[in-house]
Amino acid sequence: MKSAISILRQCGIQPTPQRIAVVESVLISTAHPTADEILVFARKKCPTVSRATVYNTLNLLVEKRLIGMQAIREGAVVFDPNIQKHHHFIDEDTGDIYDIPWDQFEVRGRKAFEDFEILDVQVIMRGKRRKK
Amino acid sequence: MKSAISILRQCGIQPTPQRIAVVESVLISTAHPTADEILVFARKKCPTVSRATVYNTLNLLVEKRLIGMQAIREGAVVFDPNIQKHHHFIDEDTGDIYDIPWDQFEVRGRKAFEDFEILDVQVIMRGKRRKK
DNA sequence: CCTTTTTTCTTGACATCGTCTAAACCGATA
DNA sequence: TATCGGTTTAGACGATGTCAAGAAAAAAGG
Ligand SMILES: [Mn+2]
Ligand SMILES: [Mn+2]
Ligand SMILES: [Zn+2]
Ligand SMILES: [Zn+2]
Repeated sequence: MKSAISILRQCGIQPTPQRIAVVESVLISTAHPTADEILVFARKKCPTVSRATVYNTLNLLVEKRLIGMQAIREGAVVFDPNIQKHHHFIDEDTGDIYDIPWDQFEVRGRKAFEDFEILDVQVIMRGKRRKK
Repeated sequence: MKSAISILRQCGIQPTPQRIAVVESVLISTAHPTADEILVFARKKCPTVSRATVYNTLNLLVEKRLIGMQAIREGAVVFDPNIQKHHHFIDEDTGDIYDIPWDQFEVRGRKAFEDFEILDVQVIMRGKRRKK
């Protein structure tokens, strides 16, 4: 795992304590945290970091394609440290979002899309996680 | 097209001028309106209808499965008069959402889902509408 | 070092979304 | 008219996300 500092430098973003805290918070996550969850986590490393700085940094990281942003849940966008193509399953009871590997589905278009230029595709599933 | 009054009665919802205005506004739409867009439209038929009543009525209609609710866009949930299974294309420039017929895609799972009970599936595409 | 300039950060204000509550309203009934 | 249940309304509220204006920090230059 590369360090947060080197990741930021590599993208031409100046590393600061606040940005490092945000990067570490979002990249370490294996879930799909909201901005507010990242704020709480980042404050453990850098207690003074503000809401606006968290949003600014997350938007920067999305622009540089270091993380993804998914608008697939009510209420708040979530950020996604997994930038590989993949699908999502959303637990309607808990709101938890699970990554589904890309090759778990075969998605075949039966007709060509003439009017739309598709930049991103994913399968979204909603349901309940089975109690085990 | 059945009348709004009979649709409401059939679901055991008491028809009122406000509810009729909301039902007509959302069912006539061919797009994916937000609650606020429905509010503006409903006020043309019933100028005093309030925000709360629009939300209440829309939530009732979703409960009764007369319309769908899609959380696939940033900022606000959209409501969907099309309750058949279908996919969606989202224009990243305009925010417009287009219905894609269900049989336009073949979605095949390559492995069984053991841990998840899938209640809803759809393909979500994002991109740009081609200028014609 | 000291000063100036540029970049970054924080704060607080602001707009929007969606829910909730308490009071007003309204039609039916006695 | 008085009452009663269901409905609507306005406003308050909390959460999300953006923005502008300074404060702070870093860089540049002497
Ligand atoms: Mn954004
Ligand atoms: Mn709802
Ligand atoms: Zn993901
Ligand atoms: Zn639709």
